[in-house]
Amino acid sequence: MDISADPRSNHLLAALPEAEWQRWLPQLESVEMPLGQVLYESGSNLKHVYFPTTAIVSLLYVMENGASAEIAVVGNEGIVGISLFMGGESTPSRAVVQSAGHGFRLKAQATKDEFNRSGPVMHLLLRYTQALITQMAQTAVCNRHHSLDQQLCRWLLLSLDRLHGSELVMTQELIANMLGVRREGVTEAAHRLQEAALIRYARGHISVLNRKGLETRVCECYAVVKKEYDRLLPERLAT
Amino acid sequence: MDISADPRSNHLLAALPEAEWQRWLPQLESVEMPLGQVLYESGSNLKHVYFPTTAIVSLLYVMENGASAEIAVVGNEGIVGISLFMGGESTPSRAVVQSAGHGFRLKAQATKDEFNRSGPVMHLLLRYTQALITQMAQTAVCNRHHSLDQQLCRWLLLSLDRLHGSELVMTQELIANMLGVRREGVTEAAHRLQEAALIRYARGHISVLNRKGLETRVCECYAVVKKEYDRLLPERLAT
DNA sequence: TGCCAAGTGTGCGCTAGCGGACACACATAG
DNA sequence: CTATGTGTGTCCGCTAGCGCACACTTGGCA
Repeated sequence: MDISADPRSNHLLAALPEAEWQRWLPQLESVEMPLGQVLYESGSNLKHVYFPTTAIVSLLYVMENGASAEIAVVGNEGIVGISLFMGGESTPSRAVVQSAGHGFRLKAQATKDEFNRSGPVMHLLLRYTQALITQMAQTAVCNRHHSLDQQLCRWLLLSLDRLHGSELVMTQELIANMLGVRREGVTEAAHRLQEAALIRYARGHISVLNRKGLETRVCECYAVVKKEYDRLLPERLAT
Repeated sequence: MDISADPRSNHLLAALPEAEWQRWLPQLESVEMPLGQVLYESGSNLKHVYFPTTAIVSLLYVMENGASAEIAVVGNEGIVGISLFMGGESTPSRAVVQSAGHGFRLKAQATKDEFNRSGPVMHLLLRYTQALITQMAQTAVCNRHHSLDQQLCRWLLLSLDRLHGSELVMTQELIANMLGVRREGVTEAAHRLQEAALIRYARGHISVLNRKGLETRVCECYAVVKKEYDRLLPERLAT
């Protein structure tokens, strides 16, 4: 089976107990998620939550002057639209598909109903939310203290973890938008990584050649986040 | 009554429905919160959650090399220790009293029990958590894009909102730790604010003379966060 | 086949903030 | 009323990243 077409490629859906899974399956709507698609806008009320399988979604804040910064990234390990069940219905940030792929979505009301059963679904979603919080916090720290090179490594590794394979379809311009830096800065940083034979890139395609190498260059932020995701969302969830 | 000794000086406690309030009151333990006190460490399991009344608490991440950065700040509008009810029991960050004062605390198990009743308490805490998430996200954005001057204004305003009066007991050294910048940088920025007659400071005391002035200098981040807190946690909560 | 546009490379001056060093100033304890 | 330490002011050179300008490359389309 094509992994993108299997809802259980998403770790949260995969972690559902059998009863919940049976209830959800007919309500899950399969969706294509093309590059650049906006899942929700700043301040808009959410109509669905999304469970990516092969797609990757960026949560980013766009400033008044148009500059932007990524706050967190969500892939097959998570869910897009936590504000629905947290109670706010909207957030000041925007969710954009950063890497095209596939996913599933669930209607807003259904999501809230399921959450409000206060069972394993709720606890699963809250644990995921805490992991997401850690990612946001660490993004703040990283933005403060680490070099563009290190941040690029972090970003590549975060993407890699959410991807099948080692090829990213991603221009330097887009990466710059995510990181909230200049395109030229990304060009230079990427050049350095290529010289070190850690990656190879060409016109919107980045191949990671040496993942270990990236891991030696990245700042501690990546490991902190990764460890917290593993701790909060182990592969075999005691559901 | 001294506001610091009234649990209902904390907005979350004040928003509790009567039944919950009656149940909680005997369990709330009044605590002094001296400057620098560590409420919880990175990775440690929480024993209590804290509801500040006059104290202000910083959530900050301390890096391997000792440098630090504030992730969010919690005062009488909130609660310290959300990871308890989110399910993780701990976080990679540390909670430190940034401004001495008073507060109340509740035992870990009691907190979880109350949360798991899945009633108004749960929804209140989740809404607060979403507001906190917004603050973290905006901290990340601000760290990326805004000048030290603007960040100092934001920090002063955030503190002011959680304080009674316009006098902060706070050295520039401490502010630098929170913002994750050099002490000298804070000195210079503070100097500029003083020259503009917005603040006056002397040996660990900062008086805000012109709040409006700060608001004109601050970046948009402050308003975004403030607006989201007001939206998610209105004074009169429909509990 | 030639052209265009998207993607990348490079250079240049500029600024904010860093890191370190040190001088001063005031508050409190002795 | 002096000594000490904590808090603040200032100067230095240095670097990362910005903003801008523009050239080059390559894939896809006419």
